[in-house]
Amino acid sequence: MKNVTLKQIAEALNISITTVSKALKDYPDVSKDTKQKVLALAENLNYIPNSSAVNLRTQQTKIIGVIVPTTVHHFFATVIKGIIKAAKKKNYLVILMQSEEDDMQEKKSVDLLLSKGVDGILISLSNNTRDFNHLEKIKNHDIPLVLFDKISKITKCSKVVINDQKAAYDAVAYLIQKGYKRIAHFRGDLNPQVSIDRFLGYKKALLDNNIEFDPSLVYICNNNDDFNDGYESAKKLIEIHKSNVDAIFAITDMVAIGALKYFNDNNIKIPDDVAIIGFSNWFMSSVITPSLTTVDQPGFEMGKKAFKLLYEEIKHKDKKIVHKTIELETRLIIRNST
Amino acid sequence: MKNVTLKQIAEALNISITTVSKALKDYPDVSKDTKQKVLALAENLNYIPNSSAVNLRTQQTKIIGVIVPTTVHHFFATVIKGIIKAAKKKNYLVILMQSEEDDMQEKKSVDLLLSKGVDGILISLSNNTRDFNHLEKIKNHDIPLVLFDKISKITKCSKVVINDQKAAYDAVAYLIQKGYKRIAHFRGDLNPQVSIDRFLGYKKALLDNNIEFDPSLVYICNNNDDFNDGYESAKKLIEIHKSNVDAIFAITDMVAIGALKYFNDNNIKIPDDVAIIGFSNWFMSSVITPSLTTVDQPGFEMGKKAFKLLYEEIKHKDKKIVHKTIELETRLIIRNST
DNA sequence: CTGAAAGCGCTTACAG
DNA sequence: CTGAAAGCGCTTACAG
Repeated sequence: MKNVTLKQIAEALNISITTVSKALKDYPDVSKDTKQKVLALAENLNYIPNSSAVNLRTQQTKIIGVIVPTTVHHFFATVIKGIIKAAKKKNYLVILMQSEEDDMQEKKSVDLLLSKGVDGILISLSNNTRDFNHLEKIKNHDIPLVLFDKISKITKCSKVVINDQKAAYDAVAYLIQKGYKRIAHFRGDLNPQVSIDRFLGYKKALLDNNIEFDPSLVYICNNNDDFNDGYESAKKLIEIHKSNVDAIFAITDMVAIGALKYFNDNNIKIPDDVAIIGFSNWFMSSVITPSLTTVDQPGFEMGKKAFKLLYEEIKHKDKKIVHKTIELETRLIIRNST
Repeated sequence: MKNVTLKQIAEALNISITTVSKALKDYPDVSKDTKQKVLALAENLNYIPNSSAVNLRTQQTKIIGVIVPTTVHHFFATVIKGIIKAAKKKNYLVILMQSEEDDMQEKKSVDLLLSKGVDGILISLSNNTRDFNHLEKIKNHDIPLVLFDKISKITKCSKVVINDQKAAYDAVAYLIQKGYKRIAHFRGDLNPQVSIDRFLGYKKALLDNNIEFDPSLVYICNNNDDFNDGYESAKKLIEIHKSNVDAIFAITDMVAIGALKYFNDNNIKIPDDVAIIGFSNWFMSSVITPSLTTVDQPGFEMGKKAFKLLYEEIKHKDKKIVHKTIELETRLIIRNST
C-alpha cells in the first residue's frame, strides 16, 4: 500500500491541497463542512503525514539524540527510561546511541545525529573522552545540548548532575562516624569527572576527620569490567593490607559487588572484617547478601530533568539561552554491609 | 550558525547545485578538479546534508523503530545493545520506545513510528497486548516488521525467538534427573507466548517423566514486579506446601531471585530444602548467594539477528518477502541453587 | 471560505 | 563534463 498524500485526498474531494492541509490542522478559516469531509476521508484512508516533508518545511524533526556509554547498565537504563518518558509527553522521539566508552564512537555518533537533523542532543560522556570538539561542533550548529552525569566541566551548556563530591564525602563520613578508620577507595579511571569528584570527596572526608590519606589504599578500576575490577582490587587489597584495612568506599555498586563476591568467596566477613559501601543504589544492591549500603542516585529523575532542560532550549532557540546546571539530591541508603 | 546548503557551496564556487551534489556523492561524471574544490569547501564549511530533504527525495529515513516493554531490564537492555550495534554497521539509527507493558502505549508508539516514516520496526510485545491490529497496520503500510522474544504466533512476519518450550523442558528435566520430584512453577501472566510456552515445557517434562502435574504447585506472577512476585509466591508456596515441595522452576531470574531472597530471609536452605532454577542468565544470577542455576538466553545475539532480518526486508522491499523465524540456542547454566 | 504559488534542500533523468 | 528542470510532500503568506 502506497502512502496516502494530501494530493490524493484533495483530488478525491475535488478541493485544493491547501484546503486539505488547513482542514487537517484545524485552521479557523476552513468551513465546518469541508473540515468534516477531509477528516473523515483522511481517517478512512489512514492518512499519515510524511514526516520528512513536514520536517523540511518546518525545519525541525521532533527527534532528539541520546548518547550513553552503554545501555546495559542499571543506572543508564533508568536514565533512558526517564528521557523517553519525558520526551513522549512532548511528542518527541528518542534516537539512542552508545559510545561503548570509546571517544571515537562518541564523536561519530554526534556527526550522525547532526546529519539526521535532530532538534537536540543529550550526552553522558565516555570514560575516554578527553577533548570536547564534538560538543563544540554541536553548539556551532546551534543544536541545543545537555550533558548528564558524565559531564565535562569546561563545556558551556546545560547539565544535570549530582554532587558527586558531596555524596562521596557523606558516604565516607558515615563510615568514619561508624568507627572505621582504615578506609580504602576503589576509584574509577583518572579521567571522568565523576571519578575525580568522588575521589576528592573521599579524600576530604578523611582529612576533615583527621584521618591520614594513604594513597596505597586507593585502587583504580578502569578495565571496563566493574565487577571484575572490584573483585581483583579486593584481592590485591587483602594481599597487601590484610588486617590493616576495615572498610571500602567503591565508586559504583558493581565494583562494590565484585569486592563483596571476593570476600564471600574467601570467608572474609562483611562488615565485621571489612565494610563496603557502593554508589548508585542499583537494584541488585538491595538483594545481594549482605545487602549493600550505597548512595542513591536518581536516574529516572535525571533523565526527565535532562529532557526538560533540553526541551526548554529547543523551544526558545531564537532567544539567548541561559545555561542551567541542575543538581539532583542523593541519599545514603544504609544496609547490612556497613 | 545557519546550516550550510548545497546552494551556498554552488554559489561560492560559481557552479550549479547539481554539480555540487554530484561531486559530493562522487559521481563519475564530474571532473577531478571540480570534485576536489567542492569537497574542500564542504569540509571547510562543515557541510552536513539536510536529512529531511534527502529523506523526502529518497523516500527512506535510515532510521528504524524499536519498541520494548521496558529499558530497565537486563535482558532487553542487552537486546537493545545488539540492535543498535548491528544497525550502526549499516548506517541505521534506532528510535527507542517503551510500552511499559501497556498495549495502548504500544499502539500509540507504532503510530508515532509510522508517522516518522521509519524504514522498519522491531517489537517485543507487552504482556497485555491481546489484539494485533497495530501489527497489521504496520504491514499495511508496507513497513518491514520483525518481532523478537515476546511475539504473537498468529502475526505473519519475521521473528527471532528462543524455543521457550524446549528450554523450559530441559531445565525441568534436569531438576528431575537430579532427583527433585515436587517441582513448583512460578509462571508469568497467562497471556504472553513465552509464559505459555515455558509453562507447557514444564508440564511436558513432568509428564514425560511420570511425575503427576499438580496445578496447586503453579503460581502466577503478573503484578509487574517480578522480584516481589517471586518473593510473595515463595511465601505462599511454603505456607501451603512446606515440606511437600523440593524445587522451583521460575519464569525469570528476577522471579527466582525474589524467591531466593525469601528463602534466605527465612532460613530455608537452597538447594537442600528447595532448589531454584531461573531463566535468562541475568548477570546478577551469577553473583547472588547461592548463585542461580538458569537458562542462558542470548539477548545480544537476538538483537543483532533481529536487526539483520529487518535490514534484509528493508533492502528487498520491492521483492516478495519470505518471512523467516530464527530460533536461537539456549543453554542450561548449572550453579549452586540446584 | 478557498486556492495558486513559492519554497524547504535535496537527487537524478535528461539535454547539451 | 556541466547544468536546467522536475519533483519528493508539505506549509503558509497572500490574493481573491
